[in-house]
Amino acid sequence: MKTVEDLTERFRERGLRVTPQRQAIFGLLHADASHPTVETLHERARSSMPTISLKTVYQTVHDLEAMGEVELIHLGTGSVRVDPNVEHAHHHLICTVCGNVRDVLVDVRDLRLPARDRRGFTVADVEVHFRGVCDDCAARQLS
Amino acid sequence: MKTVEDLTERFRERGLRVTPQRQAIFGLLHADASHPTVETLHERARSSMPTISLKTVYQTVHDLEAMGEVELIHLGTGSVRVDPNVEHAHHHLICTVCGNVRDVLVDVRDLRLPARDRRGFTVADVEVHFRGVCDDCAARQLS
DNA sequence: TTAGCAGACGACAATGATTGTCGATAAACT
DNA sequence: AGTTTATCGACAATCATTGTCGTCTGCTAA
Repeated sequence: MKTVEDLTERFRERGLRVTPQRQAIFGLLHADASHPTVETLHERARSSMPTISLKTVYQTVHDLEAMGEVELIHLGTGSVRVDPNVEHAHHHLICTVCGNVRDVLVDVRDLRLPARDRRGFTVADVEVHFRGVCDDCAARQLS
Repeated sequence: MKTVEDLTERFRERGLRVTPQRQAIFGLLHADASHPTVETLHERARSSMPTISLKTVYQTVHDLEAMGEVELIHLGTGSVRVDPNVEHAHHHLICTVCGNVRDVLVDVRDLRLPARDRRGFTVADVEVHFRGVCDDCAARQLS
């Protein structure tokens, strides 16, 4: 993910205003590998900026998505997660218990649909979800 | 998907009651390849049974899932979809415009995570989503 | 066949995630 | 510094889904 300064620049180019709220969110996302939910981002932002509203976080995250600076991913964990890693193609490993997400590197070049399966469709993207249980949750489930 | 009779049998075995509502849902799901949402199932069920409630459809669908007779899939289209095809391993091709879903056959045997990526995790399942636009939506978007 | 009960039914309200509205505010340009 | 106009945050609304609860009914045992 780009730095706070780069994103500030890109927002200005687009005619979007740069506010302390937005810069706080830029900072939180920079080099974050935790795939936070919007709610989680909001909580983190509030520790340094207690009045920031959830709406503002949603809005900024959607602006970032429109600019291609983050991806919003639906992993079946209830809420959308923000993935700041758009520079490197990757896929996801999801804990079906706690919802935590890890980036994984998988080569999907061999993963193409036979012609009969893609007839009538223009395929744009392939997304691979590995599902399982993380060790923490596995340990917790024994008790 | 099993027949209405088979599912009736399996529900009884489990100590679950078989009601006309449930049998109507069994019938709708049998050999359905449309991956309906729960809402859509409810609408279809109402044409033959006008008083059936949405809650009942949700409940029956969850019971079927618990028995492994259907899969509830989250494809980022807003609501859960019911997939009655659990007999044959398959993956999904999703239209990002209208949300329609098609089953596709892809061999994912080669798709394994390197040890470093699955450390600390017990991987149970792999799910592949192909995303694109169906011809109908592509034509509609030109207008 | 009937009685009794666990479980299902449907109406309604509640939840959680997300988005719309809108007056006040403040960033950016002049 | 003033003007413009997008953003902020409070609040209400929406959508998908689930909880509550009183009533009803399939199922089983007598």
